[in-house]
Amino acid sequence: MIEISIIREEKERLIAGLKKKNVSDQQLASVDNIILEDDKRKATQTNLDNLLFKINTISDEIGGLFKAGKAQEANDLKAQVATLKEETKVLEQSLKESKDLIEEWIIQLPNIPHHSVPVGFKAEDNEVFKAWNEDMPDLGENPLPHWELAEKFNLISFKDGVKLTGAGFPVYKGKGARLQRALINFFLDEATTAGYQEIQPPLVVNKESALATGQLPDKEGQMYHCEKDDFYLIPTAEVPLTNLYRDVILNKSDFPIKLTGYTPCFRREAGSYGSDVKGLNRLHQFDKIEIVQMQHPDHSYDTLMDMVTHVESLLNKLELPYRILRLCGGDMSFNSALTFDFETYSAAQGRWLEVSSVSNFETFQSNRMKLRFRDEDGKTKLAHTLNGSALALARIVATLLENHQTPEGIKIPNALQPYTGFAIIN
RNA sequence: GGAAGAGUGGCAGAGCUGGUUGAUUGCACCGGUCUUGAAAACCGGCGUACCUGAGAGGGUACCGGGGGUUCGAAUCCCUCCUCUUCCGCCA
Repeated sequence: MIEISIIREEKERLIAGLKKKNVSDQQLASVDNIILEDDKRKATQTNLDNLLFKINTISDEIGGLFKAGKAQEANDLKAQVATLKEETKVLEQSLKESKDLIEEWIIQLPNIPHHSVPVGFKAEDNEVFKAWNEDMPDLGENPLPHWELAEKFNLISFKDGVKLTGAGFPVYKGKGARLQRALINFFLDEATTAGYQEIQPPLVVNKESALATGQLPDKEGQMYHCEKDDFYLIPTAEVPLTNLYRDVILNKSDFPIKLTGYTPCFRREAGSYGSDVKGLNRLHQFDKIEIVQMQHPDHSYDTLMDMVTHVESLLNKLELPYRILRLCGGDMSFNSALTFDFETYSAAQGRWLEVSSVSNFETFQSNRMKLRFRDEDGKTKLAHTLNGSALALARIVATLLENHQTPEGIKIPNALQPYTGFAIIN
C-alpha cells in the first residue's frame, strides 16, 4: 500500500510511476480524490478532537461538582454534554467514511516502479538484464521433455497425483523424491551460508497476514481458503516470513534481517491452461525455498543485487543455462518496485521457464504491515522489504532433468551429488 | 471439546469498591554530575498513531481485539482471540 505522504507530497512521481504500470485513467483520477478526501479527513479529525476536548473538560468539572455536593449544577452540565455527544457521533461517522474511502482507493494502487524499470506492457517488453552467452548443453537429436524423462525413470507420477487429489499435484517417487529432498537441503544450506536464518513457518495463515503482504485483496481467488477457520494456504513462504515482522519497530542496527524458509506453496492457478500447465510447468502445489530481507531504505537496492547474485550462484552450481530479466512496468507484480526474473532454458520445450523472481517492495508491504525502524533522529520510519525465490523446485527439477539428460541417463551436477547420494539417474 | 483463572508500556509488576492515571514502582535503555577511566550513587529523560502549530507547544485516541453502560472506564457489562491450570481426546 502506497504511503499517503507520497501521494500528497510526490504526486508527479506517483502519476508517472502509475502510468508505467499501465493503470487505468480512472485509477489515475483517484489520486486527486484521495488527496481531497484526506483533506476532509484531517478537517473532521480536528473538529472531532476539539469536541472531545470540550467533553473531557466538562466531565472533569462534573466530577468536581459532585464532590462539592453541587448536584444541580452537575446535572446542567450533563445535559450540555449530551448535545455535544450527538455531534461527535456525526463526526465519527464522517471520519470513518473518509478513512474507508481513502483505504479503498489507495489499496488499489500498485507500487511505484523504480526509475530503472523499462516501459512496457507485456513479457516481450522485459529487458534482458543478463543473457546466456555460453553454449547450450548438447542434448543430441531429440531431447525428451521432462515429463517423459520423469516417466521413463519413474521419478514422478502425474497420474497418481490426479488419483489422490487432482491435476497439478504430482507424486514424486524414488530418486525423484530424493532429488527433491536434495535440492531443498542444498538451497537451504546455501542460504544459511549466505547469512539467512532458517525458519519453519506455518503453512496456513490468517487474513491479517495475507493482507499485510498484499496477497489480499489482490489475489483472493489464487489462494486456497479454509472457510471454517478463515485461513489461507500460503502461496509462498514470503507471506509467513515477512509477516514475522508485522507491527515491529526495529533498531537501525538490526538491519539487515535475513530469513530463509522452505515451504510447499499452494496456488489455485485459476485460468491457466494448455502447454502452460504441462508437466511441472505450473502446479497447484510445489516446493520453494524463499529468501526474505528487511533493510534500511538507503541500502535496499544493494541488497536486491546481493539477492540476485545469490540466486545466480545457485543456478551456476546446478549448471543450468539461465538468463535474468528486468521486468517492465506492465509485467511486474502489483507490489513490486523492481523485479528481476530468472529463467532457465527448457531445451525440449524450446522455452524459458521462470524459476525465480527477486523483488524490492520498498515500503509497499511495510506500510500495511507497520514494519518500522527508529532512525537517528528518533523518529520511526518504514523499512524496506525484499524477497526472492532461491529457488522454486518444480521448474528447477524440470530443467535439471532436461538439460542434464545424456544417452547414459540424467547426470546430477557435482554440487548436488553430496545431497542426492547418486551421480546419475538411469 | 468442557470447566476455572488471566491478558496493563522493552521486561517485571501495581491499579481493577469508575473521576487531575498514559497509567505507582523496579529493571533495562539514553543524557548529565561525580571519577584518571569504569562501577556505584545521585539528577533528568524514556510508548505508538493521528490532528494542530513556523517552532516551542497544544489536543485526541490507545491498558489483548471489537462493541456497550456512564457526564466520565484500564477499572462495570457483552462478545471474540490468546495464554495458564484441571478434565476429555490424541500424532
